[in-house]
Amino acid sequence: MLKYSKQTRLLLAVDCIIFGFDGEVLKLLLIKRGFQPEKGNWSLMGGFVQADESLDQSANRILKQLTGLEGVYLEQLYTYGDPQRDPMERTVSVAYFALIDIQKYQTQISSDYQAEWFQLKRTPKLIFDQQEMLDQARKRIRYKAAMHPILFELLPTKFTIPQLQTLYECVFNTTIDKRNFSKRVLATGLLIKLADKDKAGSKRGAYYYQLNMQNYYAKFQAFMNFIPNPDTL
Amino acid sequence: MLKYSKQTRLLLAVDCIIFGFDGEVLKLLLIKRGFQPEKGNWSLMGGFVQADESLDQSANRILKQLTGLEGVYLEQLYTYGDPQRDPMERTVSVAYFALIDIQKYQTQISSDYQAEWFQLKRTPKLIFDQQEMLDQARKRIRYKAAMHPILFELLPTKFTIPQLQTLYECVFNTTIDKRNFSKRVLATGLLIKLADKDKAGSKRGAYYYQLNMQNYYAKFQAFMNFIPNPDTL
DNA sequence: CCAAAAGTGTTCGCTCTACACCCATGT
DNA sequence: ACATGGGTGTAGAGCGAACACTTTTGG
Repeated sequence: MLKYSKQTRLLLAVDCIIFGFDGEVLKLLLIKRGFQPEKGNWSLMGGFVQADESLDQSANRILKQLTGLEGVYLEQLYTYGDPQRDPMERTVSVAYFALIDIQKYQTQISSDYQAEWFQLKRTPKLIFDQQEMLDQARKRIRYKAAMHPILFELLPTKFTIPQLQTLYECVFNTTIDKRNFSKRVLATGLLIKLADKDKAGSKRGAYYYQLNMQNYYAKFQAFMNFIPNPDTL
Repeated sequence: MLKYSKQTRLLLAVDCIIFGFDGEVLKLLLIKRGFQPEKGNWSLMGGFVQADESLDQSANRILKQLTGLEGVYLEQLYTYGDPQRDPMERTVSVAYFALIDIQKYQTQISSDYQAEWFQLKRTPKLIFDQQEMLDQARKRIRYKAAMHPILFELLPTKFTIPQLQTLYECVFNTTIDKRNFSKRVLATGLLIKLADKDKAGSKRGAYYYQLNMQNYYAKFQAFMNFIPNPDTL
């Protein structure tokens, strides 16, 4: 087979920015890097793209290696290609972010990597340009969550409205009036009220809800305030 | 220097989706591909990332090669890495989209590439996965233009409100009431009314406006309808 | 019985939308 | 004089924001 001769070939990596929510604060899953350079320092989970896999496959493989999870919400964020970003050898990195239900995270698998959850407000120094990746991931999540219901990916199947509100307050670093909040989320038609309650957070207990998946997929694309009647492409 | 041995290295390309607006319709700048495979077929302008350049530098270089323009609005869109996307050899491509003032496009430079502007509604078949890139670029532009004033990048320094409205109508494929439109854009405080008029479009003539750059940069980040008082990160 | 969190409705202001007429001028 | 596109104001509806009290129950 003919090739594109004389062109530079380079290393391509995937790094995963893995977010979780424990009911109180947003968290980030980091590992201790196992090889040089920066061996032993806190890092995003990553790996090199293999010859026969797509970028999405690569990201899913890397995520599963660390967490044991499949079918997770995973979205390509941005590609970082500064020639100096890795001092060892030029490596271009495609960053993905993942939103996972922290309760599903399987500890035993991660022990290989000495992984730990960090509060987003107390993350350690990261290697290379990974702090930039993290900042951009947070921006993207806000941007997207402002119009699309992605934050449900961080919650268990059954969740309460106060939990959901805390999550939004974390992500946007603000406080929201609970009456307005519950009106709004209920008005979307995305939630189904269940019969039982979560008694962990209070004596009275808060009703559990789950997603109405039909409406969820149907409304996922609904945004566009500025322009009346656009076609959706 | 130590290296990451045993890892696959691969080709990395940048492809540019170049949009322009002629006052009537949105257009896309394509070239005739100059080498195999798919030689002679319509393609986005692209090139390989060189050993010593960042991705942004690469995209700017490629855009300048074709159009002669620098300082253009250029944004990384997405990275495409299916192992089969280029039949010759595995090539991962980082797509960028550009918004240019079509009047500034310099014909003589592009003659090397047999470039042509196509109406967005009448684009030819594109090579590889470039149709997907184009579709995604259009989506991104809508998404972003719904909240950020990026479409001004497609207009000359001096433009009229009817021109601006036509542009929005093209991008969102809809029609907008002109009274409401002009109220809205004027309310942003982004426009400065000039003394002279454009007499090309009508006998009466339409006032020229230009961007108020202070307000432009200040308001560029203003969106976020869903959440009150977020901090902007 | 008291503390702590859950749940719920109304009012007000503002923004978005719908809608129609006059203006300027080149032919 | 008329045809063409430019420019402007208002009224009504719907949405988002502010705001306080009652309920439940474990301790």
